[in-house]
Amino acid sequence: MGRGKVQLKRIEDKISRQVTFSKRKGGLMKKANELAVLCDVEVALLIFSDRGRLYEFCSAESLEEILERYRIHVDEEAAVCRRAELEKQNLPECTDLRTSANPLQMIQRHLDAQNIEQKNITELTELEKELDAILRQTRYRKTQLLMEAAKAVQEGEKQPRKEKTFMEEEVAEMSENLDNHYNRPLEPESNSNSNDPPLSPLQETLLHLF
Amino acid sequence: MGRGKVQLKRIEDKISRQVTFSKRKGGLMKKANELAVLCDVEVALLIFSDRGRLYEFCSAESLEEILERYRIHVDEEAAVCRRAELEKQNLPECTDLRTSANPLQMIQRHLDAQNIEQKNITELTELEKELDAILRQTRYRKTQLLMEAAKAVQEGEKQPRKEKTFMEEEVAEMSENLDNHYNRPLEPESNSNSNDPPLSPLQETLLHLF
DNA sequence: GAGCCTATCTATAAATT
DNA sequence: TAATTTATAGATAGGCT
Repeated sequence: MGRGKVQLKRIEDKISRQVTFSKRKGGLMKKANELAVLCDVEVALLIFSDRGRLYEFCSAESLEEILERYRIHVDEEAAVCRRAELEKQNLPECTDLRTSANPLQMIQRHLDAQNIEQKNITELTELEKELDAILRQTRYRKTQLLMEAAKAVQEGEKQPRKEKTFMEEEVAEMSENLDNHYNRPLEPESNSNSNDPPLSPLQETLLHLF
Repeated sequence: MGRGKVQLKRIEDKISRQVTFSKRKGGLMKKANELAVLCDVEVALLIFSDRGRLYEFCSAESLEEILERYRIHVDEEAAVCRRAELEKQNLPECTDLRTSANPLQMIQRHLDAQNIEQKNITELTELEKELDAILRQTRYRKTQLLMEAAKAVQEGEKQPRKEKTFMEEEVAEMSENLDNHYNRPLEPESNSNSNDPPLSPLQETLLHLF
C-alpha cells in the first residue's frame, strides 16, 4: 500500500520501521476488532514491540478469558494422546486430574519424591503437567466460590448479617486485585468496545476472572 | 471494502457471515505476519470461530512461547503491587517465589492446610498465585536441564556412553511429546515462515519448549 | 463450501507541514 | 517528533461458477 510495493522482509531503517510498526499495529487491531464484531467470533491479539513493550487486543472481557479458553482447547486435544502415551509407559498413577476429588493429593506424591533440583526432564515434565492441571482446577474452584458469593449477595440470602458482609468484602477485594492484575493501559486505538452497556461491579469481577 | 461500505456490526446473514469470516481471517493472519516480519516484532493471534474451532497465528516458534512471555510480562507488572498488597495485609510468608531454593516447600504449607474444597476465595487466590509461580519455575528448570543435555550431546561430552544415550533418548522423546502438544494443523494461509532454514531436531526441541 | 472476478473501499508509504 | 496529505497497493463484498 502507499507509494511503493512492499517487500516482505525486515525494514532495515530504524525510523521507518518504527513508523510502519505504529501504523500497521493500529491497522491490525482495527481489523481484529472488525473480524470479531462482523463475524461474532472471539479474537485475541498480542504484540511485543522490539523493545519488549506489550500491546494487546481482545474481543472478550479479558485476555485471560481467551487464553484460558485456548488452554482448555489445547488440553482437550492433548488429553487423549497424553493418557494413551502414559498408559503405554505403564504409569498407573495417571488419572484425569480434572475430575479428581482432592488435587492437593496430586502434589503429595511429588513432595515425597526428591527435590526439584534432582529431577530429570521426564519427571519435570510430568510435574509440570500436573501442576498445570491443579492450577486450572484451583481457578475453577475459585470461580465457583465467587459465583456462589455473588449469588448470595444479589439474592440477599437469609444468612447471618456478619457472614454476608464478609463475602461482599471478599468479592470487592478480588475485584481490586484483578483490576491491578489485568487492566493494564492499552493503546488509544485498542477499540475496547466502549459502546457496551456498563456492567455492575459484580458482573465485572466475574467476567474478568479468567 | 468491496462493493459496499461495511457497517461495523454483526453480519446477520449466516452464509455471508461465514464467507466474510473465512476471507477476513486470512487477511488478518496475512497482516499479522507482515507486521511481524516487516517490523521484527513478536505477534500472536488467536481466533475462535462461533463453532468453537481454533485458528492461530504466531510469529515465534510456538504460541506457548509468546503466551509464556505474556505471562511473565503480566507477572512482572503485578509483582510489585502484589507484594505491597500482601505486606499491607501482614502476611509475612510472602516471599519472592522465583528466587526460592525449593519450590516444593511452597506447596507443603498448603498441604498442611485444609482440603481445597474448604478453602475460601482469598486462600484459593494465594494458592493459585503460588502454583503459578512454581509451575513457571518447574518449566524454567526443565529448560535448563534440556539445555545441559543438548550441550552435552552436541559437544560429545566425555561421559559414560550409557548415560549419554539416555539423555539423547530423553530429548528425542520430549521432542515427540511436544510435537503432539503444540503442532496442531493450521490453516493453509497460516504463513508458517516456511522459508526459514531447517533446524536440527535438537534446536527444534529447544525452541518449541516454551 | 472453495475459487475466480472486479468494482470499490481501505490501509498505508512517502511526502509534506 | 508528530499530524496531515496524497497517491497507490492491497483487501474484500457481492456475484458467479
